[in-house]
Order: sequence, then C-alpha cells, then structure tokens
Amino acid sequence: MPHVAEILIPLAIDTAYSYAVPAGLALAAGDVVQVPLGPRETVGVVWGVAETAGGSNLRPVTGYLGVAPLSEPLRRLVDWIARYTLAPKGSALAMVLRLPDEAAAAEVVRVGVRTTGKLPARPTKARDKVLAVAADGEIRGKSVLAKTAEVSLSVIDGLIDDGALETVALAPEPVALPPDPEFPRVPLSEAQAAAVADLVAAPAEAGGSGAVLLEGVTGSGKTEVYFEAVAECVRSGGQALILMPEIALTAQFLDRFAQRFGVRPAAWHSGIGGRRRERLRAGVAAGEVRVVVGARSALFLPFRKLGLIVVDEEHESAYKQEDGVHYHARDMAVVRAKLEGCPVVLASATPSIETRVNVERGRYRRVRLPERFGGRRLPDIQAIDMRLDKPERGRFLSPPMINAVKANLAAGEQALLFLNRRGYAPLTLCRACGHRYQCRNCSTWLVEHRFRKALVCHQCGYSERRPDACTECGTFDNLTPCGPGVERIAEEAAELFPDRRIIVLSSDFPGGAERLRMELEAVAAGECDIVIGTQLVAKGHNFPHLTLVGVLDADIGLTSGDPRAAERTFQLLQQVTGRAGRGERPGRALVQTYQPEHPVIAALLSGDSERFYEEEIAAREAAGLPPFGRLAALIVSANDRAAAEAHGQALARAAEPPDGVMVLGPAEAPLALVRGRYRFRLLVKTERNVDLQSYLRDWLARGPKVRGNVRVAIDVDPQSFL
DNA sequence: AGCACGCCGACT
DNA sequence: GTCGGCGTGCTC
Repeated sequence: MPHVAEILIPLAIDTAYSYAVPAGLALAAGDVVQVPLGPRETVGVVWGVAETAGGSNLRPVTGYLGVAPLSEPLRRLVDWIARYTLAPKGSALAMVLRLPDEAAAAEVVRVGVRTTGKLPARPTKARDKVLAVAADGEIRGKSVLAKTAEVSLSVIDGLIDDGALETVALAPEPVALPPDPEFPRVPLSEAQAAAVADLVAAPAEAGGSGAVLLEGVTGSGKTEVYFEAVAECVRSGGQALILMPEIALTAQFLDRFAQRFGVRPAAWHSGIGGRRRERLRAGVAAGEVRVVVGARSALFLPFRKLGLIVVDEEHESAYKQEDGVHYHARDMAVVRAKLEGCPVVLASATPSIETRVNVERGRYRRVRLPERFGGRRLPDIQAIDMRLDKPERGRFLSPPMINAVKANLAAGEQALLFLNRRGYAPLTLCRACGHRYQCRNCSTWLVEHRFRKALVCHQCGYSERRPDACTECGTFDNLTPCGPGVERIAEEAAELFPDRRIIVLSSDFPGGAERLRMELEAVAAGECDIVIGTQLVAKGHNFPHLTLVGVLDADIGLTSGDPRAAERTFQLLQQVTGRAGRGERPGRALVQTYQPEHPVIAALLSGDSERFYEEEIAAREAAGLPPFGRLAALIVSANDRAAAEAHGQALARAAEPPDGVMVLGPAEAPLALVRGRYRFRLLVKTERNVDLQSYLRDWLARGPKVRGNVRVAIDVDPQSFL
C-alpha cells in the first residue's frame, strides 16, 4: 500500500505539503527529507505519514537526509509557536532547522604532524628544537608544535618536505568537553544550600508548569544555585540548557561555569557560525553535549533528552524576538519545558512583573535568596536631591557626587558613573533663532555625537553632519547642546580628574562589539579608574574592583508613556547600583534625582524590592494595565494610511476591542518596519487571555477587504499558554 | 526562500 | 515602442 507523507517545508508556508513516499523508503514523523518544490529541491520535515489507497499523482520524496530526526516535543513546539504567534508553520520550523549550509558542514580535515624517525638532511637549530618537542611521537597540530618549539610555521613545513615529519589526519576536536557535576567547588552558603534543595526537590508542583522563579539580589549567588540544578540534571543523564541575553554571554560567565564543572560549556550565540555551529547542533542532537549556554535561538536546538532549562536574567527584553516570527524566548522556554516534561528555572534579581504575577497566581513556584553571598552587605544606597545639591551651571555632577568619586579614587578603587544616554547631548538648539534639531523621519530630537561630529536620531538611525552654522538662520557658532549624554559627562570628569583613566562605554562604542567586549574585560580587570556608561554596564559583566556607583539621572525614563516605564527603571537602577561592591569591599551607590519621593526611587533607596513589586502590581491593577487585561494594537500600513485607519476602526468594533489602537501610515511607520515587505502589520500587545487566532479572524471579518497579504506580528507577554 | 508574472515609469 | 523596477502570489 503506497504511503503519503505530509512534509513541512521551512519557508513561509503555513501548511504541510503532501508527497508520495517511494516504495522501500520507510518514513516516520520527524525525519528530515529532500523534496521537490517548484523547480528546485528543498529540505523538509515529515510531519505525518498515512497509507493511501488511490494511485497518487503526487510528486515523490526524493531523498532521505541522514540528519537526526526532529523529536516529537520539538515538532509540537513548532506547531505551538506557529499557532501562538500567528506565523506560518514553515517559518517556525525554519528556526529549528537553520539548514546546515553545505560548505560549512563539509568537514575540514584538521591535520597534525608527528615524527617519522628520519632525520632531516640538513639539521639546524630551529629544526632541532622542533624535533626535541616532537620526539615523544605525539601527534600535534602544526601551529601548536611551532608554538611549543618557539619556531615559525615554515620550519615545520621544511621538516615535512624533508620527510622528518609526516602529516596525519586529526580527529575533529570535541565540540564540548563533558562537564563534571562532582568537580570540587566552593561550598555553598546556608541560604544557597536551602535554595538548591528547594529548587531540585519538587520540580513540577506549581500549576503544572514546572516553572520556578529563582529570585535573589545581585551577588546573592543565584548562578551557583542554578548550577546545582544543572549538576543534578547532568547526574541523572539529562541535558541542560542555560539561556541568557546575548550581551550577558561573556567569557566571564563561561569561566564561572568552568570553575564549577571543570570545563567551559558549549556556547551558542548568533556569532557562532559554519562548521562549529553544525557540529554543536549534531552533538546536541546526539545527546553528547550535556550543557549548552546560549542566547535565545539556542531554545530551538534539537536536544535529545532535555532535562532542565534555565532562563537567566528572565526580565531582559532581549528575549523578545522582534522580527520574522515574534516570540518571547522566556515564555517559549516555559512552553518547551512543558512539552519536554522538564523543569524550567527563571532567574533574576529583578523579575518582570508578569513573572511575579504568575508566582502570585500560583502558576510558577518561587525560590528566594534573600541575602548576599558570604555575608557581604548590599550596597548602601543614598539619594542626592538635585533640588538642594545643584551642580555648577552647565555641569551635571553634583558636589556630593564629585566628593564621593574623589574619596573613592583616593582609596584606589574604581567608580562607575551611570547615565542612560548615549552621545554628547540629547538636544541641540540654535541660540539665535531657537531652532531645535529634529529627525526628518521621526519626531525625536537629534542627539549630538561630538566624537563623530554628527547629529544622530536614536530612533531610526538617521544621521547628519553637525553643522557649523544654524541651518535655519545661518548664524555661526551659536548651536547649544542641551542636557547631558555620556560623552559630555566624560568631558566633565576629565576636567575634574585630569590624571585618571576614564572610559566611556555605550553600545555605539567605536570599533564595534568585539572591541567593546575587550574593553569590558579590561575594566573588569581594573584597568580603569572611572567608567562612564549607559545601560550596557548594568548587564552581564561584573566589575570586581568597583565600589562606587553614581547614578546621574535616576528620573530618566520615569516620565515616558511606556506602561513598563516604572518597571524598567526600577530594574535598571537596581541592577546598576547592585554592581557596587561585589569584590572584597562593601559598595556604595549615590543616586542623583529630582524626585526622591517617587515610588520607584523610594523603593530603590529603601532596598526593599518586595515593596516595589507590591506597589507596582497594585497600581497596574487599579489602572487596568498589564498584566491585568490590557490589550493594545498597533497597525502599520506601508502604503495606505486611509485603509489603516479603517482597520483601526474595525478593531475597535471587535468582539474584544483593544484598550488602545495606534495607526501609523507610511510617513510615520518606523523605518525598521517599513523595510519589511507587507501592506499591513498588526502588532498586538496583550496580556489578556484571548485566542489570538479567532481575534484576528474577527478583526479581518469586520474591516474593509484586505488586498494582498497581511503580515501580522504579535508581541505578547502571555498569560494564556499554560 | 526563490521564481514568474504583471503592472508602471524612463530610456537606448 | 521595450527594459526593468518591485509588489504579489505560488510552490504538494
């Protein structure tokens, strides 16, 4: 009886296509095959197989790829994500498949060399050194041998030509060494040990989700605690996945892992390419790689026996995938864990509100680490009331702040000045005519970047040369920078502390991400006195020499219209002040603010994060904001403002109208959105329990007829997936 | 994702 | 007149 296979193809196609299974080929769901699609051959995955009576006129499956088949939980994850995010199933599959590109997968044979016993015809000093090292008969890589013998590669090549050395194919180096859960380690504190017991004991008792929030202040040793859960998972034969925001995936973290497990873990991030990527995938699929540390895309690796997922820095917005298939990796991790039947640990010093709410509603369990590790004290946080302690005119550091930095430097310790504003000045105006420099695409002010001599829009990336004369009235030398950015603070600090090493760290660091990474390492090593940085210094890296953190404007962000403004500000300030005093010395944080009595600032100063969460959740509940039922929609039309408006009105008539609809026509559509190819884009932000499929159907039914294809993107912080 | 088809503006 | 830009639809 002939078989028909339903094959899902990793393209923007929502349904599986039917293909005839050639006689003699036994296919099962999950198998990776090759199928004809139009004029070409493509990879696809068997989503189902059925027997059929009728002689089929279907095109046949043309090949079976010897790749590890996709496990059932992984296939269900693809289905789930596609349905949930309203993305075509094929697009969801593409995230899992990330096709092995042929060139990259082709095994480049590494060659090593060893002695043949023959002596070189013409011995030299350099050659003797090489032969002395190689005398043991071991096989070594060419460059390794050259380095140990302290000669150049050409000496090795000469010896090969001479026949004194021969080349041998080398077994590929292992992708990852096995972590050792019993590796000797620093003993845990009492609080940590208790947390570990709590964490590993009852994995899946709350709400059936098996999700646990591991909450503890910066420096409380969360990492060590979840490492024990990882160790337990490895001991019992499972694989563990540690997800982190890309920026936190540092050498520092990998070393910490190595201190606990004896080896560095396999790391997976966007930068890992080609052969390594494929070998790592294969190792994960074979179950050989036991622990993966990775950025959000690691969530789609084909684990053979997933036993634990950890989502570190659970509150980070970097877990949101904002293009292609929209998803939140933290939430998808919870889903995958559920499908795989394994526990998931969400770790954070400053959890997101929705996770805290999930705890309160009994969906997630919570394990707390109330104190800092090793009896170390939390940094002492004090406010500087800017209404009383004013900086000099045109300056931004208040006298108490300057004194604190001075004292700190005198003690030979590092200080961090934190200001979440890139560039030199956030606004430039002409003193003659009052003209303010604005972006021509967006409605935002252009930020002066003095170093680059440019005015830059931080919204869309538009940039122009900083003019010498006002473009409006033509007056020379009369443009005034208003307000501070990190560059301007650096200027001020350089005048105050001329003989100190000062560095500015922000995401637009000249020289790119790699240079930035190196600078961060250097700062961590103490090769700098004053660090001036944006939010990037609050994340990932630990600075063991840092004992003073000065927050220069705690009020930034509190007034923005963003419903998460309070939450974000609290998290950021809590994280950055927590950076102080992680080493031997106690830390201190000074916070410049104009509103010390603001709930967010007051909670920060009191050191009582519990208070912040309670107040914020209550405030949102009162205002009907998320996660208690807000649903907002943003419609973007790339080409037709009027039609977009009509759709906005249709949405307002939907069975469950959103609390807010924002319609953007072609002019206002952010550049990043316009670059996508679509007519309409609907972004739904919801924490309401709605079935988005039927929601969308409802919307489309009520609106004007949509010509062409509608791309729908959903950005959800869901409550509905459990 | 590719590739074909078709509709509009601007050229040898 | 056609060349070619891109917007649109289709692939079992």
